[in-house]
Amino acid sequence: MPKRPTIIKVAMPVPLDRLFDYRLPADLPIPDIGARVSAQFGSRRMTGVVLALAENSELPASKLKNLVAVIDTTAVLPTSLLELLRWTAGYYHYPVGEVLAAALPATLRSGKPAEIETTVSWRLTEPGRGSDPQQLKRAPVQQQLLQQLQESGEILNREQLEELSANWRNAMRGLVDKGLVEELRETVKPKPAGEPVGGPTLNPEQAAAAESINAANGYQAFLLSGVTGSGKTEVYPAAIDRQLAAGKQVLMLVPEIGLTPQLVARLQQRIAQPVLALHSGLSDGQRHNAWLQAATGEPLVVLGTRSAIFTPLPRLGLVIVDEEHDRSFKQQDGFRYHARDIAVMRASRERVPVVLGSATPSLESMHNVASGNYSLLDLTIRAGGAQLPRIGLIDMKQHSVHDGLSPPLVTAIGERLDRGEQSLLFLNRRGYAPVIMCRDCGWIQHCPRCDAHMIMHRQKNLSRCHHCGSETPLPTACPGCESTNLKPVGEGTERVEQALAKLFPAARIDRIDRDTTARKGALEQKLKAIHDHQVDIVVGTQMLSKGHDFPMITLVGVLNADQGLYGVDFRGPEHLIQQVMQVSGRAGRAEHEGEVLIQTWHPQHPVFQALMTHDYGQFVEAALHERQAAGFPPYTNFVLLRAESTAPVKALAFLDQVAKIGTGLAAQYKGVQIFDAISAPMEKRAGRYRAQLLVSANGRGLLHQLLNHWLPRIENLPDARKVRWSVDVDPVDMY
DNA sequence: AGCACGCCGACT
DNA sequence: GTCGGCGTGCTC
Repeated sequence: MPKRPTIIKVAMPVPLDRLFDYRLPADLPIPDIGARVSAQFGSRRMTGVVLALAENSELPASKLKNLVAVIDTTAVLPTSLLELLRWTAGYYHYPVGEVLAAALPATLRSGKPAEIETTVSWRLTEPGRGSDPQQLKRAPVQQQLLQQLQESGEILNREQLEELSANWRNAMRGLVDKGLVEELRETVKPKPAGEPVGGPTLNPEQAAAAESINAANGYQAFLLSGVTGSGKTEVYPAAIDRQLAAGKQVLMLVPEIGLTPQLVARLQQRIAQPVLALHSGLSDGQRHNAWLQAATGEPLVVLGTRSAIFTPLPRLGLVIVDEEHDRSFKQQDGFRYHARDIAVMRASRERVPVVLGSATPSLESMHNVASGNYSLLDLTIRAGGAQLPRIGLIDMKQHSVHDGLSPPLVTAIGERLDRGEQSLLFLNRRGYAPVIMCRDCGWIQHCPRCDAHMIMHRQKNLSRCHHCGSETPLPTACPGCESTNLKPVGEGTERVEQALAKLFPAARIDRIDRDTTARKGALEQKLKAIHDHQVDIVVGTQMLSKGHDFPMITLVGVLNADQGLYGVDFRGPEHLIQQVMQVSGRAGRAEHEGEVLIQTWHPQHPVFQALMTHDYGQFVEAALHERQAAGFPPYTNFVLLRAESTAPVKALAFLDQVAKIGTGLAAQYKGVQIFDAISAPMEKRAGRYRAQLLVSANGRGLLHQLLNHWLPRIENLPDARKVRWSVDVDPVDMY
């Protein structure tokens, strides 16, 4: 008989990339790998995850503590998921304990039992519905509860009752005994009632795409691409159904803003099994239950944003990442993982197909197609016979422009109004004006905490920094020369909205950006208004470009198309073309032909030439060539080391030391290049001075080996505790 | 990251 | 005389 393991190696939720040994006292059961344990860690008690069992420890017995408790009888993290998480921790060079903590719902992180919580609520019965509360005069609490139930839609849960009366429990029992109320116990999300609704019949292309996915045997990666309106999303239910019918589970990731209730409802309509939506709006309890329900292995779909990639799915059959080019799949702080990349790795490890969908795929994915790693499923037919919109460029050099609107664009909007059609204006800049300037001395209002201008918000009557959120009242006089001749320069959505109101006084104009949709449900409400043609002209930021179709919009105007084109980020052109194509896709579905007018100072730029001909492939080919020539991803692999400090130069000086150590090590790693540490493009942000150090490599293997030697040396630098620093593997932006 | 321990300034 | 500032060291 094997000896009872006495040492348990535990990953703790602390930023220390090692395991901690604990003794297993005789009165505790032997935990599974992947089970949670409770342990004293320093002066605190914490919940950790068991990663290994051993018979002895390297540490002297005096340092070992006993485990306090074994929380789970079986692993909360299935083996395959646990292994994926360990791989992820290694790949992103982030401490395992923190990676595991990030994967667990808050309830399990804090040590709650891994059991689905039944939520109890109370509902009126048929007699209860017709009963007159006055009959319960002698039991005032019962009377009150009955009345509340009748008024508030016949059903109340524990929290609602708690608010009504401290003494509701006894009274409720009374009502149940009288047969007026019944207790409901909801455990898991039930299968939807009613038969799933069939979608439109797939066209031959869509059917062939679904067939290819369904024919995959084991791991295979697909890039499902096709112009907006080609019905990419019709392919998913067909592939999902096949998996569910075989008793498998499906994981579908969507961008953060894309997870609207409508999307969930639409998918649920088509599918006979539960669709669990995982998004930031869930309560801890809802997340807890959904996570555990997925872990049971029953056939269902998990539909979620970035973090849903870590949902346990023991019977995973298919992974889908919709809008795979979207940058919200990359976490931008702390544990900087890329959910799309992990999705591909997860599918590969679990030997299931993965589908990446996008009308404007990332260059990384296009490169994977070219190199044979992904199979391309290309949809070329626009559903319903709709035409692609006409694209026109407006050369800003040829026109005098007022409030950001060129005469040809104004004319085009006027034509739409005359015909009773809608226009959409895309401007990726909130507020009234991005600059507030003194006309007499040239002073510009800067953010005190960032290297940035303050943005004028006229409606709220204040200036705001879009990088750190600091606010001041709108300046009335120049602090330098005391002139009151202050002028807003440039335009944001607010100014354009106002200018349109002047130009078209009779038009119904609405604005969609973070300022006008902060209230919960406001975005949905506005989108519905557009859909119902309550609005003639919409002005908005990129919020508009995601996932909503407006058949009555026949004109899309792109106002400041050049933004980011010649910027510091080498992905600028890629993001620009994706954004313009996505927003163009909103125009002219079905019977109405659409037109897109792009205002630019650089009409000859290849991005616009590709847009004119709807030739994304042409752009990709040219852009990939450029990336290759420049030694940029996807032909090389980037890691960005970042640092920030409250005092100027400290972060940069720290990264200089880091670079020195790295350069010494890198001699042994061929093809790894360490650049000089530089100040970040916007050095000061929210009061912190930031610097960065770029590392590029021809292969991942050597790069990770280097980091494995390098990072511990960085941690040991005395200054490592005086600055904030982090590692960003495969950074998506460089500032 | 927390949290404790530790050694120097303005207060009941 | 103490409360508390944040430097530095550790967590099985």
